[in-house]
Amino acid sequence: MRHPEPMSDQQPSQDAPEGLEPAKTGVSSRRIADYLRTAILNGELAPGTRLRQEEIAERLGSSRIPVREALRMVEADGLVVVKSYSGARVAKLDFNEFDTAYRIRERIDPLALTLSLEGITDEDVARLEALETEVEETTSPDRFVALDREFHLATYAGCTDKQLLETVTRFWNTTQHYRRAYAQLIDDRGRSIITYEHRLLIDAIHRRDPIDAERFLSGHIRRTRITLAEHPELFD
Amino acid sequence: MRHPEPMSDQQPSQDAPEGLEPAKTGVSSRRIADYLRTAILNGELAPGTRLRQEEIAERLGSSRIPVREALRMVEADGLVVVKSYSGARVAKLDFNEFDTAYRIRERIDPLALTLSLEGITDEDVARLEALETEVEETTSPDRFVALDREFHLATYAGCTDKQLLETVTRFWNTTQHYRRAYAQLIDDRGRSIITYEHRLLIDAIHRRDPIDAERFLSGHIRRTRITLAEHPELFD
DNA sequence: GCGGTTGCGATTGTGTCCAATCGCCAGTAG
DNA sequence: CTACTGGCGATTGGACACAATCGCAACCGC
Repeated sequence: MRHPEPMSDQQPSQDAPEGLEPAKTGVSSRRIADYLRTAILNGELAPGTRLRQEEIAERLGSSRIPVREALRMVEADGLVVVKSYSGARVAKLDFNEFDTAYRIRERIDPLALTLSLEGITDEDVARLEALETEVEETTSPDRFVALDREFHLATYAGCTDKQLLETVTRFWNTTQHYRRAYAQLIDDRGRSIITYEHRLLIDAIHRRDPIDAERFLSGHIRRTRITLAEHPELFD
Repeated sequence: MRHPEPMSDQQPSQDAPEGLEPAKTGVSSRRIADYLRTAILNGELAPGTRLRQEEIAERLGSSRIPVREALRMVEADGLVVVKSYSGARVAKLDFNEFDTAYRIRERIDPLALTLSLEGITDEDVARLEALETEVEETTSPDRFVALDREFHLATYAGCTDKQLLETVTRFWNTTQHYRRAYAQLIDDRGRSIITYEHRLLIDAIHRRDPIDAERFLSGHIRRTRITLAEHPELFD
């Protein structure tokens, strides 16, 4: 597994020596959907931004037909809202939706983790430790958010079920905006708490202990939900 | 809530006096997607069936463009698999995917139920009892599957979160095929067990007891998973 | 007889053009 | 001044035509 790489089933990128990042060949609609997902996730396209078909088409050098299909796909991911004859906008969860999304994550992320434990390798665990070190050392909020995401997705490296990974990723994605916003105002105390939670999680994974792993993960998600809820200014 | 009515956000059907069944006006791609979902869910389109764009377009009186968008949407629902330049087929879960889908349901359906309890009305509970009576009385396997689905979705009537309902419905939908197949060979003993489980579930809902409601629901889903797994011939 | 190859038909992917709808602003009446 | 209404520009939805790709079968050589 590599960098951000949105989600959804990206093409195996066929015979290209090694896949660059987003499948650059193959069918444009998937490529365009990947482009939109990436742009939304890293904040280039803020919630509420209007997405004009022609503008996207021109930027990616295609016609509007693949763009429309891509918008349907990203809409199904919950990242975009499309309204008939009116246009597409980058989606934004309100507070209640955010709260429920996190409660969903509290239930399914631990399942993905338990299933992952059955297939996870020592190399995967070593990578987790390396990633966590990076998470702890970075000082850039945006980089912190990206690394944190990469760390958690890496804990699921041993999970082979695509539906589950897609679902987990989906709710990770739709809540990304709030994590990024919160990362801007987190203090050292908050960072320390995350460090402890992550380290305990890694230890449970290292011991292949699904009970502790689920406990620490659901606790981590729940505490994050509660912490974010203490900042109502994020949900204007 | 009415009959099958696939899932996903159907249009409010605008100014049409009352929505017939699937939004017949508005944008064709949604209408076509609804048509495909319905046809797949009630078994008219069996898993593995090839879906030719032109054929669907002709049947629904449109061109291939809305059909293509509809296929992308239904693909995102997990009901169809699209392959570049090769075509779309009705999806079929293998055994492992089925097993994981049910384990996901064991975790998130109870959440939907707990949230539903906060908003459910006495009329909703009365409707549950009426539906359950129908479930118990029907002798047609296909009608049993449809009513069972309607019953369970009705237990979520008090849940207002769209993401959660869509996710719950998604995994209900992708596993529908196996429930229908199993319904053909269930015996009286199996039917009785389901009756007891449903009645206990209704009682917990009636008492607005989230602990018992979650317990009975997750137990019901788990037992169903185990029972279906005892019929490997369904997963050829 | 069999494996590989090549060409053709069928089907999907995409660009272009036109129709349908929406939002907004000017204009008008009260 | 405000609320309504009509029309215009911008944008999306859809049909058609053409290009790209795939699957399959016939053919060829061994």
